[in-house]
Amino acid sequence: MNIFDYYKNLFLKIIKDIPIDKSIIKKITVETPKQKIFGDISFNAPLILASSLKKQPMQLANEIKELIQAANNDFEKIEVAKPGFINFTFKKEIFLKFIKIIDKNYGKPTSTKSNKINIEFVSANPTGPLHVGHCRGAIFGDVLSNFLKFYGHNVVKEYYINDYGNQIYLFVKSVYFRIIELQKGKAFPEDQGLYPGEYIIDIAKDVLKNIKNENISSFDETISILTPYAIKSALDIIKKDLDLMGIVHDNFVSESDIVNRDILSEAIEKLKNKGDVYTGVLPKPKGDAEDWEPREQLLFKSSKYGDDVDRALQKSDNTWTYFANDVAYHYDKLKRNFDYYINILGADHAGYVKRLSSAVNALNNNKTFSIKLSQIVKLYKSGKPFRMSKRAGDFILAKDLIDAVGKDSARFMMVYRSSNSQLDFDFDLVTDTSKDNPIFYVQYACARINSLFDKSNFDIEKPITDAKLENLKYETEFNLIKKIVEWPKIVNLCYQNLEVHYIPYYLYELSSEFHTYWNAGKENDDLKIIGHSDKELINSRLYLLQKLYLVLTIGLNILDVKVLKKM
RNA sequence: GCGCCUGUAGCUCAACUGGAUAGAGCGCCAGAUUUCGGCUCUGGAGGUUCAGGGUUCGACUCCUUGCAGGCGCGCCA
Repeated sequence: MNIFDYYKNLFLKIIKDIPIDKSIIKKITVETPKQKIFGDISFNAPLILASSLKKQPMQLANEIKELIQAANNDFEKIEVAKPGFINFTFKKEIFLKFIKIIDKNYGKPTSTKSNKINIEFVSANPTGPLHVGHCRGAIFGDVLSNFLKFYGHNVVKEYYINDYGNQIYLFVKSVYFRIIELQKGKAFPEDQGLYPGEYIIDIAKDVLKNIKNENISSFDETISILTPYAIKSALDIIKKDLDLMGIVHDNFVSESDIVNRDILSEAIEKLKNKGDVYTGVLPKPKGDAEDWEPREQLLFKSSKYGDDVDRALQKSDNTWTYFANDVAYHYDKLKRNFDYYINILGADHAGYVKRLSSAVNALNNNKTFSIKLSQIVKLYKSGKPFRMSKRAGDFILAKDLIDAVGKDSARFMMVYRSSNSQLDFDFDLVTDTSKDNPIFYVQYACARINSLFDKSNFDIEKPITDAKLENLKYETEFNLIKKIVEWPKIVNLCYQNLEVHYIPYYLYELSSEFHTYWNAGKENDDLKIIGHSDKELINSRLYLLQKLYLVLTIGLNILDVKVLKKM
């Protein structure tokens, strides 16, 4: 149960005689007021309804207040506040009831139907290890998937392997020359635009081990033998990197497989039938375009769907572009019939968003496709931009990051900010054991709660059933309860925005309320949670903390960050 | 040149999608403080939300014109 929805529905029922236009009904909300002095919940209906009823918001608020006051008995105080809010303060015994309903599904909506959701993320080229730039999108995608599962949906995490085309050709060529270097000592060519990273040597060794007896002669003769092994080797490295972050995809889709199955001709056919494909000449691009000449080629009319210009499907030599294969891939994805599609792209692919969503819109009219961009991460150590590794050119490897700070810290921090703001990632901070480190602060709260249970010989896993909640009466206790009650609201926020940074934020705030509660015992012996002999009071307080612990656990599980029992 | 993202306290970021006095953490200032679990606690000061214009009862949020930063921009992937 979500108390905000519960009271919204209750209030709407009470004021059912007031005519409400259906289009504005969802703008009416029950919220936590911004400030504590405004009470526990507030209702904005007078503000929303005033104009259509041609009444003053304050006057309407007073009328609605009277109606609710007459019909409901849950509140100690109901007040109208300028510009037209109605603020409610619960009777304490009502508030305490909200705590009782908390279980492992707390916050999960009960009415939502379960949808099949496809979420594509990472999809890094299988040409080498993941670097830090991939981490954020990877973790964001994984946490968002966990969240959507918690919300009640059926989620498939998908990875699109770009194992086709020129980049792969260059990659395999690089592996080939590393093999030649290993076998014959011939220096690796620096001038052919090949992959210079030393990890290619590891891949070369791995490939050699697997193909064993194959005779490595010229590149043209061995390319078809080397390619699958080289891709597999690179993909294994990527999967290991993902595993370090705690990420496992459900489905890997290969571009060359899409090509082999000739999905493209079916997709093009469909676009042709809609009149979205034509042969034409693209306008000259702005900026640097020295060697550009006008050419006739097959184009997709993406401008019809909001893109700036139409996009090429075929190159001048009649082979397909990368984009064309991506159209085919998405066509295949759409045919697999999910209710909802999410793509997570790195910020450097922002320019690709319009043409991709144009293609999806052309292939499928219902609007169930969202693209999320994950912004870049800047690494810092001791306040300075930080480089960790000279391997792989300038890239800092994902593995190095996880090795340095641990999976939990990386996961927590990577989703601590909204996905479309840039993020500063400070190595010192995330490994710090002080309250300045939010991960530590949240996990410390879990450990402290466990310790209180151990000291009192209670099992934290075993629900306390006989607590007398009316023993809870201090402000610090109620502040904690209020924060716990906000959780379903956080869940809604995440869902509406497809963002998850609200969760670590909330967990931090929740932990902060707990630490404040705990610290209050230093000043006032009555507030020591267990440091006294009143068994019944200890029972009540541990009951509250057990519920708190459950909420912390739900949140940390969505982040896939460990709940620490001891530190 | 064009497109997308961003611009909020000294710094890093929130702000429930149009609501109340724009909130946290760090930093700064002032006090308190040896153990329920040590890696502190309580309070305070900090703002013309980049600038101008518009929409309305009401704007950080929407529209518009600029400015600044980031990313991207041909048949690469």
